[in-house]
Amino acid sequence: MSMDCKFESALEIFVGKWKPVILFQLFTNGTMRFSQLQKAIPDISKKMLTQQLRELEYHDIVNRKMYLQVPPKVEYTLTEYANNLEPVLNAMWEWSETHLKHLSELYGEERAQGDRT
Amino acid sequence: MSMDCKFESALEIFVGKWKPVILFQLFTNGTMRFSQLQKAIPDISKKMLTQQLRELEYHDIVNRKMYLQVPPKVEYTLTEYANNLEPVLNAMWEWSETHLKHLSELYGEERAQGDRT
DNA sequence: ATGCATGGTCTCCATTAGGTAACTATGTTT
DNA sequence: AAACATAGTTACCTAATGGAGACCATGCAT
Repeated sequence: MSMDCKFESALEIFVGKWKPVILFQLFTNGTMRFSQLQKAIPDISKKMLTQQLRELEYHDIVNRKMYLQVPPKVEYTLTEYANNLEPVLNAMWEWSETHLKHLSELYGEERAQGDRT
Repeated sequence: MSMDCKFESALEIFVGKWKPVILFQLFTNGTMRFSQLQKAIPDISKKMLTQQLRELEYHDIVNRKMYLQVPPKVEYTLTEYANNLEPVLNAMWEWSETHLKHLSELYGEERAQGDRT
């Protein structure tokens, strides 16, 4: 196993199209229900959300708490181990801010403002 | 464009299977030739390496310098703009160290030592 | 009786990712 | 004359990703 491979396999756990976004939501909002995550991340499908959450759960990044009631209620929280990811998520967030600024410098302010948050 | 979408599209630029590994190499070694990158990342195919480098170049993360000689010589360097990614790469690296420790705690030392670097 | 709400699962399908191997150019070495 | 070296490109094929939409359970409100 090369150094790169170690690096790579450690990254596998949270990189990908959706995992950083899900983690960012949980870091920001704390405990969230499935439907809250869906609303917060409108473009993700149920299937993907479930799948990504299961993988994060498997890797001890998120915690799943089911309440036995009808209609069902499930809450997701970050585990203690997930705290190790905070610096990465923060750095990613900073990067995305910087990058957006970079883009608006390149393509002009009006366009950047046109993209509402 | 939602906040998540901004975040996501900023991430696009450097997440993926290979980009963090390539960037890590360039941060560590400075200027590298194509063949050096290939040797440093043995599992990547020429096609992928070329493709990822082109994308990074397109996004102003790496710089490509061709020397007109035979056999050809091409050098890749990080751009100034790429410095903004350093904190992310560092945080990722820290995370991967932490994660490896986590794994060896879970599965025992002898196994972790068996995986040579 | 009907419909709604939640947190899913399942199947089908299209797109994308990514690997292999052959091919290119051409000056230098054997 | 043939082979080597570098930095690719191209065609082809398979595997993985990921979206849409139907379906499920069931207690409560209408």
